[in-house]
Amino acid sequence: MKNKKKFNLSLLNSAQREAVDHLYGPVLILAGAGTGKTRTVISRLVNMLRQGVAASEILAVTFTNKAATEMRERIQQMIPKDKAKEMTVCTFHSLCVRILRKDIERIGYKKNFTIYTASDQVGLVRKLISRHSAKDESLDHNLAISLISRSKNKGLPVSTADGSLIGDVEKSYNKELKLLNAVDFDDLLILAVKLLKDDAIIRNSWRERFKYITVDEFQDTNHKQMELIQLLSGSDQNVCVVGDDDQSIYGWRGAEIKNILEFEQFFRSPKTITLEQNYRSNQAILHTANSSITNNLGRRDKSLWSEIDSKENVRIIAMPGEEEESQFVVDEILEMTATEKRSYEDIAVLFRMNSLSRNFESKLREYKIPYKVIGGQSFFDRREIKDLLAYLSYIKNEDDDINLLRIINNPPRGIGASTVSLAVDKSKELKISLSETLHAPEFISNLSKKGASKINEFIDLIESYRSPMMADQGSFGILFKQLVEEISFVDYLARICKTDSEFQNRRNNIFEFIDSMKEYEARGKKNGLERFLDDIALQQDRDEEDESIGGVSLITLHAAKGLEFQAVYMVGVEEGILPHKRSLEEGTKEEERRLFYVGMTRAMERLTMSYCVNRKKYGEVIRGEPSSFLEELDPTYIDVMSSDEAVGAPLEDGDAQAYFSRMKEMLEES
DNA sequence: GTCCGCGCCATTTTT
DNA sequence: TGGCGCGGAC
Repeated sequence: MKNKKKFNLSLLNSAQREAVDHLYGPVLILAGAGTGKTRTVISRLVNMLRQGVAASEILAVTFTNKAATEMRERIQQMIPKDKAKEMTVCTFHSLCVRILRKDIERIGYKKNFTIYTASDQVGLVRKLISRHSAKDESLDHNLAISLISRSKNKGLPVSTADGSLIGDVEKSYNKELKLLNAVDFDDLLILAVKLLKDDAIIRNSWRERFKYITVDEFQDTNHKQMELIQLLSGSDQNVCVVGDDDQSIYGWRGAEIKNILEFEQFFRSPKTITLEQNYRSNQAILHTANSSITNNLGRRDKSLWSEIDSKENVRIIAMPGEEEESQFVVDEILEMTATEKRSYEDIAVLFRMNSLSRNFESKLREYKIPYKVIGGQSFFDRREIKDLLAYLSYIKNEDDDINLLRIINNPPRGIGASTVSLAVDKSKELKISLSETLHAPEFISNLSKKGASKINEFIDLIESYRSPMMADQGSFGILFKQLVEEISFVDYLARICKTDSEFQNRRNNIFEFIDSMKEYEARGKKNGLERFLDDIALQQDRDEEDESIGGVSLITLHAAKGLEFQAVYMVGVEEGILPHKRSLEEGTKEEERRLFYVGMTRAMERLTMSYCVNRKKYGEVIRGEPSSFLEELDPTYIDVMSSDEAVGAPLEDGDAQAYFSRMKEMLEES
């Protein structure tokens, strides 16, 4: 056997080991920040195999593709690859896609359904809002989407008032999706749950398949995800959930912290194991973070501890303004990398809002320090890619009128707006899809000879690619490349791009996209095109380069969960920003405190928090107050200082200061 | 269509 | 301050 890491239980502490050994029945592993959660989960999965569980009976569910990939890779390091491959390690959504692709017909959808992404959703909802709204009415599409989503998940309509705009939009949104043979992200879960609930045979076959279920980041599960887990776990209830209620920061997206707080309500007499030894942060950081999170009332009791000595205290620094704040951080980065042999990758700047990153980006650029912004525009949201994806989606799912509309005259092929709206009207009249309408004699006969021939050319174009691409024979990547050439898409781009560099850029994106198709099919899966499209929809892929390129990380507190850095700068720790003003109005201060806690616990060796006394907001200077969270902290391992003091002070300086008075003083001085 | 300019608004965003 | 959506003009 080549170089597999040894499966070695002695590397685990006693709580971790207990978790690894406890394989049967419901288990809740409360894994505090930095307590070796992933390692414990992996060891537990490997232990199952050693105990004779078949790999194919194991399901491990995560939230992100990244987490799933990481878990898969780490498992492969410990056990033979072919065996590891039999394990199902995937996200909630891809699990649901699998379930639905198999049996969705049972609940009245077609098998080749399309997955609508967030941006597809926006397109549809905006269309519906403009269709339904009267002249003086308006509705923010983002608001509409979140209301619709919330109500879908609850199973109740948004509005009880008949004829309200949001009610109309909601109704037609759901109706339209179904007609388009499309499902959104919420539907994936809702429909999978429905399917398993309604059909005992299907339910049992999945229960039979997955006898051991592990769920990662359990604090982030919503109601439907909990239901799904319950449905999948048969009478054995071999369900292991792993999470940390103190890091539940997605309540605003529907995560139910009560799934973890009241786990006993959902699964009978579970075994609860708490991992409390932290291997990441030093004592100063951990003690300080603990002193914050204990202010939360709704949490499971736990107290993390660390054996790692601290060389320095946590610093809280009052900055006169944003300029000084970013200057200070950049100066320290320069110093740290020069004198302490830290590299840029070891350092992160954390903030509550993306808008706070701007100062740091420009300052870092100014000093030519490499940096990466984590979480950005998705590759697949770029227009040229969306256009090409629309072709693929329509080729795969002919009911997808939205994507048909997107491509029917794009690039322009003489099918003008009037022809299209004629088709749309006719399709409503005949109650058939737009695609069918294009073939319908009732429609064609109304067109001019030229118009009719353009439509027929378009139909022929799509059909000539549809059958070979769907037949899964030959390369859909090569076929698609032909299609892109046939419609002269690149020439079209050249025409619409304003600058040459824009054109180069977009053209490269297209080539990259086609290459990724070829790469995908080189991995040789069945139903290649369909799975390719599923994967894209489920992978709001960040620029992958972000991961590999080095540099200081600029990152929101939300996106920082799960990461760690030697030195962390939490900036803009001001009342109104963290906790955010909106959250105070909405009564979700505890979630903000968890966010604050997540931020602090990212730091391994050095934690610096700063706030600005003066901050520019919407163009004018506003006075900033330190966050009330700072006042809650235990001062034992904290140095409070002004930016001037911080510049001169050796970093390991550390008398406990008269904390509150000091903080006040600082405010008055500036 | 598409381009420009005005006015409005302002967290977080795993799939 | 800056980004975006909408509406009027071409």
